[in-house]
Amino acid sequence: MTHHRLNYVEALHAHGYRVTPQRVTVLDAVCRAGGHARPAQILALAREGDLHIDRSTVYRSLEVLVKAGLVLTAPGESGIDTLYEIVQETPHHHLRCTVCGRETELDGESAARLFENLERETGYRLTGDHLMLTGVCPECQASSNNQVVE
Amino acid sequence: MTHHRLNYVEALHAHGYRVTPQRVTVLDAVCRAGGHARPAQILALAREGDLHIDRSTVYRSLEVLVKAGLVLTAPGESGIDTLYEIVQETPHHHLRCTVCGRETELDGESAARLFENLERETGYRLTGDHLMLTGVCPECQASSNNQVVE
DNA sequence: AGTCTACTTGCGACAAATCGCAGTAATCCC
DNA sequence: GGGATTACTGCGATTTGTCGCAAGTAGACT
Ligand SMILES: [Mn+2]
Ligand SMILES: [Mn+2]
Ligand SMILES: [Zn+2]
Ligand SMILES: [Zn+2]
Repeated sequence: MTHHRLNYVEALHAHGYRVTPQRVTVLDAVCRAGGHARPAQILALAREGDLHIDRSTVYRSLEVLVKAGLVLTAPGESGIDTLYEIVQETPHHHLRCTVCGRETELDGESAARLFENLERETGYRLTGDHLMLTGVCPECQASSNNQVVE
Repeated sequence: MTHHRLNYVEALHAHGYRVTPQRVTVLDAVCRAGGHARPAQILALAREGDLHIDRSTVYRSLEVLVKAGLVLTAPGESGIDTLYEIVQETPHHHLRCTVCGRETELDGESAARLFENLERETGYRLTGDHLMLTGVCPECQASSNNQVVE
């Protein structure tokens, strides 16, 4: 999905933010980055569109775009860096295998049931719809069974 | 739980890491920090124990301690900073209210049941046991119902 | 179109985090 | 205990991220 398909003008205004060329540039950069992208990559892509955009502007734009619900964040592999991603048409989550690093997408539908139960138990209305779950994928489970005797 | 109750020597060795005074100092700092702590706080606490410990050593130690399973990470409120926490006796998760900022703990036991479905569906064995879920707490839902007509 | 106002940008300075490397020390094996 | 091996630390240099402020401009109103 490109950002042309989402009404970013409305989204920004709805949150009291102004629509500036820089913010559009950054939104475009996040789009073009494809999946989960690091700030460095976004900065580089943003400068393809605007040669002189400042680094602090990129960071501040990301913050605004996240608050406006146009961009999602996810923790990187190390757990210490943040990845950015353009919001999808439908919510999704991720499963990351801690052994091989492979990632699987999990559609919002199958997670929805999990959330319902959680909501019943806790009374919270859950809104965070971009989880990064970690575990061991089927393949890695199989290969570790061959090597490790438990 | 203090780190004295967890066998950090074994945990480090099991992962091929050496036990150094600096790592013990950092582990101790994470312990004494109590809940979720920022790197700056951990650095400060670490320097109470070791006046000359270097900043880079603290960061590298945290990385090692996380990999050894002795320390957990969680995304901070902004979604861009990382918080550290000593591993608990029993796994737990967090629910953060995006309105009032209040946080609730969710014990791992009740969450694990909910993950079972997901494990069945995906084949993954889910091991990541320190999620930060976001939503709106019951209190904030109630007060928003009084103010906003839907 | 022109004016006003508040939000936003770019800049410079600063702080936080990362990296390579040379010296140091934890572990292993005798 | 003593010596060899190799991971680890501290340091300096660099990169990445943050902040305050003056200049610029988006949006509102006329
Ligand atoms: Mn994603
Ligand atoms: Mn926690
Ligand atoms: Zn795997
Ligand atoms: Zn609340």
